[in-house]
Amino acid sequence: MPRRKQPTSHDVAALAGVSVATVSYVMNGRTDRRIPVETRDKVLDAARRLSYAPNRSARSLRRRRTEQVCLVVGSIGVPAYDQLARDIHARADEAGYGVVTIVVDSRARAEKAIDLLQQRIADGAVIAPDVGYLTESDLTGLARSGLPLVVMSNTATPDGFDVVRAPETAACAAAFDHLFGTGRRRVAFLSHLHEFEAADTHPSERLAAYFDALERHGVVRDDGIIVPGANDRVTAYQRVAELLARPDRPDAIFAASGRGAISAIWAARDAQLAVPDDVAVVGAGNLPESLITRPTLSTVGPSAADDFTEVARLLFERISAGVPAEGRVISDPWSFHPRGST
Amino acid sequence: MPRRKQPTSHDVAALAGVSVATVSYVMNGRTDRRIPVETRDKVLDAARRLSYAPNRSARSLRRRRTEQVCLVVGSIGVPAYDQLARDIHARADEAGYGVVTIVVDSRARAEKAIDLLQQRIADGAVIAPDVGYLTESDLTGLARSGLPLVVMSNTATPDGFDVVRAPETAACAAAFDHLFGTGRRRVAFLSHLHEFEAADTHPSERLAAYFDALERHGVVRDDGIIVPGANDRVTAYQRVAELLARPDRPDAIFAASGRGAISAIWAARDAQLAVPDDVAVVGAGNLPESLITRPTLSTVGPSAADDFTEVARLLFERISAGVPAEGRVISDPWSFHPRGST
DNA sequence: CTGTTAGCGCATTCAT
DNA sequence: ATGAATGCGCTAACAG
Repeated sequence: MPRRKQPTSHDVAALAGVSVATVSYVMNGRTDRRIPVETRDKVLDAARRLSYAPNRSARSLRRRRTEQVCLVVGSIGVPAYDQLARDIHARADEAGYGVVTIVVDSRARAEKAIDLLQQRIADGAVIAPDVGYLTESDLTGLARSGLPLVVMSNTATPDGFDVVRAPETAACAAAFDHLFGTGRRRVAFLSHLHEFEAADTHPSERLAAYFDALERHGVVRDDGIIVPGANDRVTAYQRVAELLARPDRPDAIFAASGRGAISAIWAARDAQLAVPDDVAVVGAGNLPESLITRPTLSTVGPSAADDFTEVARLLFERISAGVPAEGRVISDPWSFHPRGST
Repeated sequence: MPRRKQPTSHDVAALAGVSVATVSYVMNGRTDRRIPVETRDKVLDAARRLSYAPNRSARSLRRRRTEQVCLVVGSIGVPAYDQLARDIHARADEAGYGVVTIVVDSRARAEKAIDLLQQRIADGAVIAPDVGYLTESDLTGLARSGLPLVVMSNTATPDGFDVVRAPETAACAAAFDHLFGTGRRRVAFLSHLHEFEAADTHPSERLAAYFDALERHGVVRDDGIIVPGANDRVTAYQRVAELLARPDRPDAIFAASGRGAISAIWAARDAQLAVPDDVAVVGAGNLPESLITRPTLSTVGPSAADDFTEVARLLFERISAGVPAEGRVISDPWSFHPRGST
């Protein structure tokens, strides 16, 4: 495939009448090498005329770094991931780094992702999906190979990589206690799909807190009101509408996502049910929208608005440190934010 | 910075007692080279024991391709971009390609993006942001340098790259005609921020259609009801709430985004206004949510649900073609979908 | 069937 | 102040 040949530093050197070394020095604007303005201009001019751009692969090979970071997420279109992506992009931009995104939503893709990281597609990575596709040994393996890594997980133990936690259990427990404590008896759980499928084998933190609370309050579990649908707004709306249309409709709904909870509020209102009088709603996460719904949405979530600048900072710190620091762990526990919907 | 040295093909070759060439052939599973199972296993075993992974930069340099594609978007968290990203990721996955995302929301970042593409950070790119940061000459420049390119734009002319269009004007005109035709007189325009700022210099297609319709129906433009806020749900809600609280409140709202329109419906309902009787709402785009609001949301948008698989297909076709085909243009004009909110 | 070798394009010594 | 030479790690001709 005869793609038009890109100009190389040789071409520039030839056109400028200097050596490739000089071209390299000029292009990298190195100050430790005194280069007369005249030569510099000759080079820059030649580069411009050829519209020369140094080849990234060659540079990476030589410099032994790619100047890219990798962001591994579980899916596209999740508000929290979006914020993470924004914060990583911002930090990467400052550092002159690019961001390559990998979506891991199956074991196969997880293996592919690990392989790519092993191949040093990036100088460091943030691993966000907290579903089981990436095992702890995958992570330690990567870290041992010298890749700077920041992992967002409530279960992983730092081992050559940093861990950022957001423990949910206490906040969820508080939310459920509040619901049961104020007399709710049929609390439905609107779950993510993967969460639903693994409900009995590896229950998520939220789901485990739910089961715990049921026991604590002597309420018998009814699998009929544990429904998947939190992944997207439309499905959530439909599932909740169905739940609320039943004769034995729930008197409260805990949604595993903020989007799900907001859909639940609409569904309730559209069904002429009062929130929270007829049905209470709690959502997990920290959507700004929580404050503009009627009533405002009670949530379990981080203490402040989503902010992953710290994650980005840790990553770039590790990258520039060069020498793998001890694994650190930072933790920002969730809390229960009671608002209008409970 | 003494990062642990990664094993190279030499190390594997040494351990397996073969040459680097054999290692390369085995690792790439090439069938044109008949390799006895025994040697193959020796190599694979050695590779596994060293946890060897071929270095990506070296391979890219040698093969003259990165096996990455670049997705350039205008921001993060826009539903249509999300769908685009999903479709590109899916196609890339099949082809064993990675996806690197670049966010271009300023001229500076646009220049950075062009530079990176010039440096052959990827084997091809999809350019999505239809705001002016990337000029047509930027694009032709890139294309001329041999980079396979698919551009989503209603204005760019294909010139070494493919163009995917989604003309909006007719659909918007139809929507406005419907509004004015059914007696609306104060039609507010909830715009994106950049759209608002460039309203008089480079009005967006939607805004231009709005101005046109005003003239056509003999309605005088009132800048007081052209407000930014379509970018996010919360701002949209607040702006619309403000609009509706005014004594001279609008009797219709055209939102430049689906999210904005949905917030508008809430805001209206929360203000005890009937949609569409007191205020009609139209949104631009194709959110699935349009069907679950009460009333359902009238929209201008693509004929079917967002689907960018065609964009992905064009890109990979161009990449594997090798030889730059004539620029093609495909077009999927928007239409007006009247539903409950008008 | 397998090894030797010559680059890919660049950054960096070491000479000059 | 500049150039020649070396090699980053890999793949693909070409030999054997």
